[in-house]
Amino acid sequence: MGIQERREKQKEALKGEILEAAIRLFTQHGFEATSIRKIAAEIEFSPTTIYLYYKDKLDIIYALHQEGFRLLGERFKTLGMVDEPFQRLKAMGRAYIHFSLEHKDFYELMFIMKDPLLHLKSPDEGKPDACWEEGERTFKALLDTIEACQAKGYFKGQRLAEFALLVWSTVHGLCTLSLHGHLDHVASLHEIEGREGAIVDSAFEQFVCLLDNMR
Amino acid sequence: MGIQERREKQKEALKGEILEAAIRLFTQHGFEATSIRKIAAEIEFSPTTIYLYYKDKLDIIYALHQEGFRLLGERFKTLGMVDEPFQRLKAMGRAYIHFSLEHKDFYELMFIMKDPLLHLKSPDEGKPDACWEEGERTFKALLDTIEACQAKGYFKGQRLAEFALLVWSTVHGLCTLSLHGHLDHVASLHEIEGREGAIVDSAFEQFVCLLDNMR
DNA sequence: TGTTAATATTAACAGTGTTAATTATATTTG
DNA sequence: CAAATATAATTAACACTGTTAATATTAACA
Repeated sequence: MGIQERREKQKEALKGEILEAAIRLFTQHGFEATSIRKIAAEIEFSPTTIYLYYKDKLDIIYALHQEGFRLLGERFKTLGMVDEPFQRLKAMGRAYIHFSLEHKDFYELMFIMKDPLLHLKSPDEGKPDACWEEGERTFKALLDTIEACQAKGYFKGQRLAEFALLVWSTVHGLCTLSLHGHLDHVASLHEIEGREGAIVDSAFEQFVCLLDNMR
Repeated sequence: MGIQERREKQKEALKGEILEAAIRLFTQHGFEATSIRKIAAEIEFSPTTIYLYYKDKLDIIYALHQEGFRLLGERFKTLGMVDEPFQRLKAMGRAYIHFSLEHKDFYELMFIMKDPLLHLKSPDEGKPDACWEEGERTFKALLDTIEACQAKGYFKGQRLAEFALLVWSTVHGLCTLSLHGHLDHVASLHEIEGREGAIVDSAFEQFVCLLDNMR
């Protein structure tokens, strides 16, 4: 059945092309520009053709969502090099923040919009876990690092998972407030020095100092 | 010119009715249900009539935004009663979190969506501050409380405004992660006890302990 | 009462996601 | 090779969205 194999490959190839076009539109012109019709125009196909390869728009959004986690994963991979756990934790935070600033739209899609998560609920209500792997892996890395920090005397007495959530919340909160301009706005009204967009960095450094004192 | 006065009152009255209808749709059926056409149907007017009272949809969204801050403001007013600053800070955090859980859609509109902030940029590029009053007042309350805490020996050595941003970031991060189901999801995978939706509370309490140790 | 100004409406445009019916293109079979 | 059959892609349409221009209705003023 070599011929069916080829057809399946072609099918997958076009599915890939659709996703690439979607990524292109998304990264270059943002979420709004990434409509089914525009994706179709990008690959010079009819809009309805998309539906032969993706169930609906949520399906595409979720694919973009995964691409975003792939990008973030790339950044986190190199952090394995940092041996000292607290140094690694700091590096993770900085990597996370810089990712949010350099890939605003992806960050929005991955951690702010609720659309992609709706996709996780719909396919099989019973198992909404399987798809969220990438995010889970990232959080696992955070957990492990914090646990290693605790082994070195940091954050003593803190319940691991909840503390990790707390750290994530803080950094995520900084990112979202920064992305939506709240940070710069508040900073401009309360004598906080530093160039535009630098507040998130200095606030993070203050957070690091705070953590550093928890020994 | 008593007649013009009456007409202006009528005009304002209808503008109010439109907003009330919008709030009704928004609180009962969420953001998606709050379309210009549905608002118009709600007050039994033509869709285009809306445009005689609100410039565009952003204008309405921003009005909802303000209503949200009015609701939050109500909750915060009672907190003035709490004299001890650290107790007040805790109460503020809890009030903020519970607001986010009880008025999910409003919270989304006020602190997550970027649409309302786009409205602030458009009217007069030079002065994007004037409209953000409500949010500013709320943040001011946080600043004052933290300052009072510092006077009592808490958070020594922390730069006030940046530390306030950090606290806001953490609580805001908790709220958003909770609203979008991340918290419950992660909790279910990492042996965190407690009923659904309780994680945000216990994580906040852990945060409070953390702050309490900063004396 | 006729004129003018304010208000509301209809019709339309340019989009969006999505589905059903139809055409074109391959692949398999007689 | 030609006919029958899957597969793939398309056109047309539906039900929405925000928004604008032109038109009709209503109220105030001379």
